Amino acid sequence: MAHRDKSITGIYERLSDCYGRQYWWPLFRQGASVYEPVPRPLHRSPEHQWEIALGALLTQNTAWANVEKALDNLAARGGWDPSRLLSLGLDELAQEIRSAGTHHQKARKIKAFLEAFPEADLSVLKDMSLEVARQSLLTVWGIGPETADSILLYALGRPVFVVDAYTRRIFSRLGLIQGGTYEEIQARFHDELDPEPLLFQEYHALIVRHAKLSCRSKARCRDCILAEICEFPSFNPLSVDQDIKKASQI
DNA sequence: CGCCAGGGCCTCA
DNA sequence: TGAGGCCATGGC
Repeated sequence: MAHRDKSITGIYERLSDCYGRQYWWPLFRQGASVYEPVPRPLHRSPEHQWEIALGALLTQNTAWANVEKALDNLAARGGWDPSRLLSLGLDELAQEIRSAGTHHQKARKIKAFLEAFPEADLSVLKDMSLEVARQSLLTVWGIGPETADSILLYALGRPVFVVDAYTRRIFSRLGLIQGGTYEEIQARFHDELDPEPLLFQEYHALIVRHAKLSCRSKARCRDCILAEICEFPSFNPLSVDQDIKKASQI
């Protein structure tokens, strides 16, 4: 009966039961992202914190595979130590992360981050309230709500729910939201879930997983594990999915 | 080919 | 304060 529970908690349980643990945030090791519980405690080392923040900036509106290429290229050229990246010119840095897309902007964002947090040291945020820490991140050029929350949740283990385009797509198709600002949607999750960082981390990762597998831009409703509670588009498990419907219109 | 990808900034009503 | 344009590479 859990798979018919159309609540935020019920949907988490369904996703979690079907997909299992996701082990986010992926760390980049030896040319590949690692989705395994390598020492991956809630409290990350400063190096991991920086890697997560860097990844969060690079992955803005970008497929993770392209971020991997950028990280791989950085690694091949001497790594992504804050000191090295700061020593590069803006255009030089942009070229090294070119494969991540919007690379001139992202180079500027990386520099802005390192100027706001010298040595990528985020420990100054540790003693701040969640709201104040979030605000100080949002002050930095290039850090918006999702990037700020990703850093807070995955690098610092703070209980903030990350809302991304996938969250909007999945939950609007389910019929649980319709529009709304970032903070409004986030509040829905904060209201219903216990503020557990590991829960928030897994939930967001599961949303990304589900959006990539089934709830794509062109929805693949055939094998969707949320089909029985979804309203997209007037969906029921026996109806054809979007691809077939489109093909039969010709 | 066109669309899309783990957004955010800037501009203009 | 909200919608729309812009950034831009790489995979499908």
